[in-house]
Amino acid sequence: MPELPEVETLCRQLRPVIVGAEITQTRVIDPKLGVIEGLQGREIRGVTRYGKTLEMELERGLSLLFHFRMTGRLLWQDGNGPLPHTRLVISFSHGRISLIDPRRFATVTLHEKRNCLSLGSDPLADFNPSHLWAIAQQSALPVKSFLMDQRRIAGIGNIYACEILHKAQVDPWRRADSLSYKEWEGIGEAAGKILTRAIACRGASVSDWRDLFGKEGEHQNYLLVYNREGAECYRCGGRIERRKLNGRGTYYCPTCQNGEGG
DNA sequence: CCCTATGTTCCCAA
DNA sequence: CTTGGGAACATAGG
Repeated sequence: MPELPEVETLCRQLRPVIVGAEITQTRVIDPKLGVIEGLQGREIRGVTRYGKTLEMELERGLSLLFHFRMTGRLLWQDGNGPLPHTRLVISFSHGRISLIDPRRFATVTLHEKRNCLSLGSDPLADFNPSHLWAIAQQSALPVKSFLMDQRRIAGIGNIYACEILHKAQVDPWRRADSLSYKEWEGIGEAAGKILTRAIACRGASVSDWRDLFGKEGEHQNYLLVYNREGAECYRCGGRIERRKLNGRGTYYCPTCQNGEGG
């Protein structure tokens, strides 16, 4: 579920709550997560995001990495009992963080050293057109699959890939190496605007997503194409279609996202 | 029963 | 090596 804006939302909400706080207890409820030990008594030094991965940096070079996959999320609680599908609880003196994950695909791993994730550049940090154009010259993938390839660009998933391509007026099936420099400028600009607004909205709650405090995000109210099959395109009035691309539902407007572009 | 699902990985075929 | 398709993982909802 969580793509870049959702994971960034968790990071920003977690920092004021847990940085500087000490873990008092860790409880692994779903054995599928594996063994997670040695956290007790350690202080949280920082919270960082790498693409869709969230890192809690701990004292003495330990680092806890979360990947939420499809339905994972974190919830801060200072009262009440555990919610259904709680898989892990990390407690502090002033409250606790629960990992909630109905489908159980999320992963939590503990690393001793500096982590070595093989991810591409982060769109928020490095989404300039010359870089995009340069790496696209080596790929014959459809541009949507290219944007979602985490080794090339980290953080964009199915929803935001659809949204960015619609805003940039690019057909998702175009080969990445066939786009002009001008089109990559358009994609970079669209990505910046969409991701920034999605973060300001605390993500898109199209189904399970909730922020750290259990609240829905707002970005689902601004979606241009995702989940809008059969509806009117806001730009040209055409009919939004949904087709599969590499097994993923792909929403687009065949009227204003077509042709070779510039 | 059917289909779908914000992700990743692995196997197999061109 | 590259790309695409399908399955797998596990569960809920329409």
